[in-house]
Amino acid sequence: MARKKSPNLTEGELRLMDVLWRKRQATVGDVVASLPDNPPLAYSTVLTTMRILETKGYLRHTKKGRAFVYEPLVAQHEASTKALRHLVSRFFGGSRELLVLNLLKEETIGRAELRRIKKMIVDSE
Amino acid sequence: MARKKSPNLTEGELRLMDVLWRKRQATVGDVVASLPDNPPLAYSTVLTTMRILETKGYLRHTKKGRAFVYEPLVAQHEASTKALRHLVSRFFGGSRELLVLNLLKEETIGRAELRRIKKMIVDSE
DNA sequence: TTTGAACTATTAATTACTTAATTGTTTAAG
DNA sequence: CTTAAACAATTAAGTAATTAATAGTTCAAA
Repeated sequence: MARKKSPNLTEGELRLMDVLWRKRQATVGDVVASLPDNPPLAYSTVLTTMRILETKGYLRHTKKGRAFVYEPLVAQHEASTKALRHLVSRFFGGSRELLVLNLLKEETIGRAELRRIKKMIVDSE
Repeated sequence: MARKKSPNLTEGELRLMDVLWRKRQATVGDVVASLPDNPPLAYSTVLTTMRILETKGYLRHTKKGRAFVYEPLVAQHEASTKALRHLVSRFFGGSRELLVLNLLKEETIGRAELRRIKKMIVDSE
């Protein structure tokens, strides 16, 4: 037996999706040009990963002229929500409360931000 | 070039850490016995993963009798905090507020839970 | 019409991750 | 003292993830 392909976004895939979400649509060349040069990624590297993203259902492409134009099939907020749900279930036993508690206890959180978050929650609905 | 070993917990590793955190310390056999039988994991499978967890710094072992007793070097809350921080930075642009906003918008969140979260916040000051 | 830039397709190399069979060792029971 | 259970060590196999070189195609400019 061996491992299963993860339905979630891997680190490398996420880097590319960030570009696609920002630009709405892009060719492989566009993505390569938009990525940070640190380290630079080869065209073929990006192409391979875009293919994978397509098989995972995150992208689709249409031919425009000679180039393939890719666009997201999954919105950023969907991916974030999915990742968040996974984290809640896997690290916080499914309890959003425990997660919020952890967040509020963060020592790197400033007073102002803490106040804003609390207000946001209290004001909700 | 190839991929780097992730410093974070993978899915398989996390399943084992859950057992170790719960039992405080355990031999490989203990872990095997504590895992859900669905699907069952072979002794050697668990051993291999425990070794990896040790190289990643999540576990250490000491010899007790003929068996190796493993214990966590990283507490559960540390791992959770780390995973949460990673999620915030990677999916929410570093904004904890955006994450909380996403949580509050979850349609699956019940009134009771929301009330508890609010209470938790009010009580935390 | 050649040709080079911009693409896509193919192939591959390397490590991580997951699972496990098999082999060797130790110890307690009988 | 034998032996079976419990354990560790070794070896391996298969897919995922990440990276990229190289080969083939297409199109527009010269």
